[in-house]
Amino acid sequence: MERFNPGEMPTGLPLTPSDEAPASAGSPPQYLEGLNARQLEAVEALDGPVLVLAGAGTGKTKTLTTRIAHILCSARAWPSQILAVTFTNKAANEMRERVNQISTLQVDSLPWLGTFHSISAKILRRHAELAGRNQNFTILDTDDQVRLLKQLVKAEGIDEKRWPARQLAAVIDRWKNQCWLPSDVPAKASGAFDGKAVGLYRQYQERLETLNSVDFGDLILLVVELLRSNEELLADYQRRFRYILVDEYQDINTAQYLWLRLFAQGQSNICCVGDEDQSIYGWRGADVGNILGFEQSFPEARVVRLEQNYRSTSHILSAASALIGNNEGRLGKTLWTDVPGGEKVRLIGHWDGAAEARWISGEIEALAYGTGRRRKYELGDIAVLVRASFLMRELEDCFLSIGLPYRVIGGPRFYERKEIRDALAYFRLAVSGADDLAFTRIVNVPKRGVGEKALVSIHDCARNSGLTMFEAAKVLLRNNEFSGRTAIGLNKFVANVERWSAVLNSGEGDHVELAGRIIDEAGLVQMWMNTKTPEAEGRVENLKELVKSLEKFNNLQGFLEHVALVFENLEDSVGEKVSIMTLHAAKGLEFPVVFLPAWEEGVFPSKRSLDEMPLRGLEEERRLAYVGITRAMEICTVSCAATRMSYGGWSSQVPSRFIDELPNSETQTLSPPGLMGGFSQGEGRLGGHDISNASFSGHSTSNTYSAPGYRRMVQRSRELTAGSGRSIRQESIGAKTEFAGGDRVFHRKFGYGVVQNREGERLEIEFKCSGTKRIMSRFVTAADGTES
DNA sequence: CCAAGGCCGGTTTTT
DNA sequence: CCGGCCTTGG
Repeated sequence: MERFNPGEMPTGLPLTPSDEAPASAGSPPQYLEGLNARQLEAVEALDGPVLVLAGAGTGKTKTLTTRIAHILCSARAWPSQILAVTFTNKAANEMRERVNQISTLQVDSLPWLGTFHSISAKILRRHAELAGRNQNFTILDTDDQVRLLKQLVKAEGIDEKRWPARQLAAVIDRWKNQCWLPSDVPAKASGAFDGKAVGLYRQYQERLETLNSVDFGDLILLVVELLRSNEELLADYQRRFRYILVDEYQDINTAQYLWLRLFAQGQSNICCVGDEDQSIYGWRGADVGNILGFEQSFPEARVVRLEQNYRSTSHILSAASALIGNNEGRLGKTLWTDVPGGEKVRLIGHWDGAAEARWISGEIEALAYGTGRRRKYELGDIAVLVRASFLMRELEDCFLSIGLPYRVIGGPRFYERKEIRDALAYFRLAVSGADDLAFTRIVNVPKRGVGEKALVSIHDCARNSGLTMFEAAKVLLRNNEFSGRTAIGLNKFVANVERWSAVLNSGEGDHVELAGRIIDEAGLVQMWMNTKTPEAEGRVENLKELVKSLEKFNNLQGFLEHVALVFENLEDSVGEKVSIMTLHAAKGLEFPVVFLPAWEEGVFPSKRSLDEMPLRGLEEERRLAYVGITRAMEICTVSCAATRMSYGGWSSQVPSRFIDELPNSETQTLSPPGLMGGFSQGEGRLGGHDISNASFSGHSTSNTYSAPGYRRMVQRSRELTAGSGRSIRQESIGAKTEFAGGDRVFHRKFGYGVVQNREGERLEIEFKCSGTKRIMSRFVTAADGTES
C-alpha cells in the first residue's frame, strides 16, 4: 500500500489523512482485543500528553506497539509522522517487529522509530552544516573520546595521574547530559579538574568540530541546539511529528528531556511509558525526577497505571512490592495478579561465595536434569542475576568445573574489543585520510617502528602546516625526516593505505574482499597469530567475524556510519544454557527461574553507590533489587554468603538489608544440607526470617556438606561468628581483640597462624597451611593454643 | 623503540 | 587476585 511507504513526507501535508482512512470504522478492530481496560485506555488516549506507568510485567511493550498500530490503522498519521524513541537498538527492533505483527497493514518501516542517538544522528546528518559539521561526520565512542582528551590534557601540562582523561570524559559527559555547552556550565559546577575542565571542554568541542566528529553526548546536545536556534526547522519537525512515543521514560536525562520537549511542543501528543520503580541508570545521568514531575512538565497530562501483572506468581509480586514500598520517591503502583498460588521467594544463606555457587549449580541441575515433578525447566529458563560482574567469576568457575552450560550476557561489546577497533581504524583511514584519530591509533599497530617520537613530529608538522596527520607523515617521509626502521615501516604503511583508498575510490571490487585484504595486509592477523596468549585465537576469529558482517552492507562507508550506533552483540544462542548477567542487563527480560546471589551489605546495596549519595543511592539500589525479583516468573531465590573473597582478601559479609525488607509471609528460608545458613544467626534466623522447613527440592546438592571435616569446620565457624548481629543496623559486637605482632590467631578459612604485622585493622598473618595473607582483624580470633 | 616486571586500583553500562 | 599503565633495562 503506497500510503505506508516510509519515504519522506512533504511537510505541510493535510493534518489528518482521514479521507484515505482504511476501512476500520464499525466494530472495534481486532488488534484491540486481548487488551485489559487500562491498556486499552493507554492505547486510545491519543490526544494530549499521556504518562503510562507500566509496572514490571504489565504488558508495556504490547501497549506501546498497539498504540502505534492504532494510530496507523485509524489513519491518524502516516508512519513518517510518528516519532518513537527507545534507549537501545534491541528495544527499537523489537518494537518495529511487533508493530508489524499487530498491524495487518504491513508497515515495513517507521522511519522515526529508533534510539535517541540514532534519531539524533539522522537529524544531525541532514543539517550537519548548521552544527559546523559536514554530512559525513563520524561518531566517536568512549575510547576515541578518552584518547582525544588525553592529548588535550597532556598539552595543557596537567598531571595525568591526578586528573585522568577518563575522569574528564565523565565530567564532560555529565555536562552534556545536562545539556550544557562550555558556556552553559554554571560557575559552581566548573570547579572540576582544578577549574580547568571547562577550558578543556571548550578545546575538546573545537577539536571535535575540526575532526568533523561528534561524541554520543553531542548527538542529543547538538540537536537541541540546532532546533533552539532555527525556528523554521523546529516548526518543521514539530509539524512532522504528530505523535510521539517514548519508552523507558524513567531513564531519560535532562538533555533528552529537553530534546523531547522541543518536539512535543508542537502537537503535545506525547505518550511516555515508564516505571519509576525501575529507574536504575541514575549513575549515568538519568533523572527519575523527569518521570516524577511529568504532570508538571506536561500540564493536563493523563496518567494511566498498568498494574495487572502477567508474569510472576503472587508471592513474588508481593515480596517485590513490599520491598519497593520502602522507597520514598514514587508515584505509586500496586501490582496484582489474578493467578493465585505459587512458590514463595526462597531465601538461603551460605558459608561463602563458593558454597553459594555450588548450591545454585546443584539447584539448577535438579531443576533441569533432575527427576520427578521438579524437572520441568530447561536451562534456558534459568538465570542468575548479580549486582556486579566480578560476582560472576565464582559462578563461572563452579559451572565450568561441573560442566553446566552457561552463557554470560552483556560482556564486552564486540566492537569495543581491541582487535575490532584496530581493524575499524584501518577501514576509517582508508575511507578518509583525514581521520587523525584512526591514524594515531593504528600507525604503529602492529609495531612498525613508529613510536612516540615519530608520532609527535608528525603531529607537530600537521598542526603547523594545517595538514592531516596522514599528509604530514607523507611530507616528513619525503623530506627524509625519519631514520631506517621508522622510515621503512611508515613508508609501507602509507603506501598500503593509499593503495586501499585507491581501490575504494575506484568503486571497483568487493568491499568485503577489500576489508579482508586490509586486515591481512596490515598484518593484524599475523600479529595475533604470533601472540601466544590463550585468547589470541579468538581475536583472529573475531576479525573473520567482522569481515563477514560486512556482507550486510553495501560498502565500507555505510558500514562505518552504522557501526558506532548500531552494532549488535553477536549472541551465542547455540544450545540450551543458563544465563548469567548483571541486574542492569536483565532489565526487560523474564525467566521462569531466577537466582539472586550475593545480597550482602556493601555488595548489594553496593557500598560505593551508598557512599556517593546515601539516600538516592540506596533508593536506586532498592529499585535494582526490585528489578531483580520481578524478573522471576515462578521461582525466585535470594541468597547471601557469610564470607566473600574479593581483591584477593576475605571479608565477612552481613546479609543485605533488602533481605530484611522481604516480608515473612512471602518468603521461605532454606538451609543447605548440614549447615544452617553458614551464619550463625543467633536463634537460627536469616535477616529476620525464620528458618522454617528445609530445602524444597529434596535433592542433595553435595555430600561434602555432610563430610565430618566440613561439619567440624562449620561448627567452628558458627562459634566464631556467634553474635555478629542479625542485621546491619546492629553493628558487629563480636569479640574485637586488638592484635599485635606475634599473636596466635585463628581464621575460619585459613586456620591457625601468627600475626606478623599490623596496620590499623589490617593484619599480615602467616598461616600454618596457607602461607602469608593480609586479613582484616575482625575475621580472626585469638587462638587459645589448643589446636590439634 | 620495545618487552618485561612493578605498582596501583578496582560498580552498574547504552549509545 | 587481575589488568592497565608506567618505569626500567636492553
